[in-house]
Amino acid sequence: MAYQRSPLMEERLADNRARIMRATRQLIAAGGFREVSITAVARAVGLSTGAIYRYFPSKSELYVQALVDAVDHEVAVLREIVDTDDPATDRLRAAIRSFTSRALKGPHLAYAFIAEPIDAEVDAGRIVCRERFGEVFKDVLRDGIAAGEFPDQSVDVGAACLVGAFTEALVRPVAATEKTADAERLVDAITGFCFRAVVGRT
Amino acid sequence: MAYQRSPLMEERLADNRARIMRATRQLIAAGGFREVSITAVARAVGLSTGAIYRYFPSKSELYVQALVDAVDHEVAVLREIVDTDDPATDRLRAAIRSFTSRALKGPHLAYAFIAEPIDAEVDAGRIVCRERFGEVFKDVLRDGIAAGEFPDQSVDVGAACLVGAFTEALVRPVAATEKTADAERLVDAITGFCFRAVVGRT
DNA sequence: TACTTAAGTGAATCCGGATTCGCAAAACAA
DNA sequence: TTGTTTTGCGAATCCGGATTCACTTAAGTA
Repeated sequence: MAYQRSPLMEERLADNRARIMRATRQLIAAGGFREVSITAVARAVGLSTGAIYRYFPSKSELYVQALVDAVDHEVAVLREIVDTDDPATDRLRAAIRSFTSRALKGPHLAYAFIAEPIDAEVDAGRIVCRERFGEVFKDVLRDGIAAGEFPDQSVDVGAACLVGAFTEALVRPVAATEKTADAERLVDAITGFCFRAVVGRT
Repeated sequence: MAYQRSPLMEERLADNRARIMRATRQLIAAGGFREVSITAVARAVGLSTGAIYRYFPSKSELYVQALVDAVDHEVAVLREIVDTDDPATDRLRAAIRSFTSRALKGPHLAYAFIAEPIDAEVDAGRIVCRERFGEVFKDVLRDGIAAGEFPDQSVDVGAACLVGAFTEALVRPVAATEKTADAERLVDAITGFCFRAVVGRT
């Protein structure tokens, strides 16, 4: 009879896969895509380089997977905030705040996922992901404009500017030294900036 | 007697150097740092790969030089606008407008120079350059806050957000198809966004 | 237990592109 | 013109890291 994986084996494989993903994320967080060599991932997981290729066909694919996974999660978090009946103004503020403070906890990771260019394949995956973030903000913008809470403005450009402002302001301090105490203030400042930009008042 | 370059030779060398720089910029504009292989530069200039190394010790160095040169120029343009006695509000709007519309003419170039990460050496050079852009905007922000034209806000974060918003909003459309007609509208939208963010009103 | 298929290994291979280096040509000094 | 130094050449080399593959080990089947 044909070979068939036992549930136990099945589980072990799934576990390995998950561990590979986790290691990838951690390596990215430690120093961006540059740190993610298949060898490094393999070492971190305790497998051989060859084994990694049993789980992912290429490095790019592995990276895109990690990207999609992480973004899925982040978008879900944002959706939670955005898809309510509160005034758009409140939702916007909360969404910005959430996004920035979360990103600030893993700036390298955020940067790598949002901005760091690697190759065509990964870039393609990333464009999709960026747009998914953008969509969330676009929704709020549309609502706010429709409700007369925000001045009329380009929803597309607004969303892009928001994401851009986040990332730059978040990534920049990576180079400099920053203390945790400053983090809160940074989030405040970014939120303020973006809020004013959209709402047109303080 | 020791060898000494004739003025003619001197000129030819300087010219070669300049042409190498120009070719580098053009290649970056065509497709980012990825396009800049020493071989490609050499071919574009009509020299051999080896000859390039007579002018620049390494690829990174070449890139940093191109970066610094271009930024020098852009900062000068901005300074022209910013260092006047007009109200900060006007200067800010003009600076944003200038920056974005200029960048829009070479989005790949702008992106590569401002954001595309390559290696540690280049990154270091870029951080300096980003900050030089930031400084220009910080000056306006400070002036405006001091004059009571802008609400109180973090000058550092504001500058970072501005640059971030620019780049994201400018770079994003690179992927999509864009017509020249849209460019003007894009600049308007970005300017509006950033202006509201800083000034706190439409 | 004996056999078949999948999972895991890691050294060898491949690949793209930067960098080097021995040599040729051109520019300068005498 | 001869000797010296610099500039230019470009094939050969070097390098880092992805990918492969012949082989070993473990799991599943009968």
